[in-house]
Amino acid sequence: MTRTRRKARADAMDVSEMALETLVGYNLKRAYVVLQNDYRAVMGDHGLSPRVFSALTFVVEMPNLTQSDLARRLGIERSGLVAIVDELEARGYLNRVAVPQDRRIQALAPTEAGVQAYEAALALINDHEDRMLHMLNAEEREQLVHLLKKIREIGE
Amino acid sequence: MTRTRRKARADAMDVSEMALETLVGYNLKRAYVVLQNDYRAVMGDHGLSPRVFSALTFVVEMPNLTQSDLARRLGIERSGLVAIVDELEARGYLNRVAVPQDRRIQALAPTEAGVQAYEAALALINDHEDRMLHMLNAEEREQLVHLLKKIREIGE
DNA sequence: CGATAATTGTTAACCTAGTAAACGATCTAA
DNA sequence: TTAGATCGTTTACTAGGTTAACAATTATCG
Repeated sequence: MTRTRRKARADAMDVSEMALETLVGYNLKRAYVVLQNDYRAVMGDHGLSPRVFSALTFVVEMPNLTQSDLARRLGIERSGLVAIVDELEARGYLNRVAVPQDRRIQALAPTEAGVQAYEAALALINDHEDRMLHMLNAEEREQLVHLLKKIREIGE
Repeated sequence: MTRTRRKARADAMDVSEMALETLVGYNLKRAYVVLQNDYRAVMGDHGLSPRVFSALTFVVEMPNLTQSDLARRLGIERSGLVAIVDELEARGYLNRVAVPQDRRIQALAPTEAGVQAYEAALALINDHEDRMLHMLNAEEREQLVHLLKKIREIGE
């Protein structure tokens, strides 16, 4: 049993002493929101959203994935991926190409514009993270990513 | 400039080498989703959602906050808090009490049921985190929370 | 004092990012 | 060949927010 710290007296507790502040989930959410707000500001109104960028990454780095594959890798449902692929296709960053061996699937092939957009976005995002995370040295940043990956692994 | 690693050859790259995997934002989101899914499973359909629980924490630990205060502390808009407070009031966990000195505001006072629900939920959540984060030792978990708090601080 | 500005809680309309269920088309296995 | 699984898709829904406007009230300042 982790401590459930009794209420001090009648009134106001110090924020830093609240059990809430020691919860990983709460801190994870709050930290994510901070990063995401800056992301939106940096990428602008017509920039790639985080989920569209990560989809584009897979399409560029692992060409010819199917949508089902991609959805699995992103950890979302097939149905939810449709809109993301629609957007990437509308932007001209990929093509759904027919696969003769299996007429159910369509391979996701990046276009040259897609590759360029990916590289440009990645540069912006790296800058954004470098700027936002300046208070973490290289070792801390690596440690943070390492710990987060460990949590991700639970979800297979 | 952080490395933008050139595409290897024509085809599939190893997942662990993708720049995406080194991004804090991406790992933050994925780790959050893993934790949140278990949270929902543990708390069940009629349990307190994360945001309602954190609101209840403040109401219990710092009685008589106003809604504006609470919204600021949670990092959300006043308008978004209304539904949360409505739910806590409907559950009988708090009362909106009139403040004679300022008739615009209503102080948020926890009920006895609210305090008990808070403590019960906290116990469940602590169990959930202990179980989910068993692969992190005490030091790693503390380090993780510490790093996340540093990121939170950027957003003032 | 009185006018103007700011704050509070609230509603309404909207947005993003997902899920679950069903579907026809297609492929696989018994 | 038939039964079952898989693929991409649509539709309806949910959670968790935002922005803009509003009446009521309080604060500020000439």
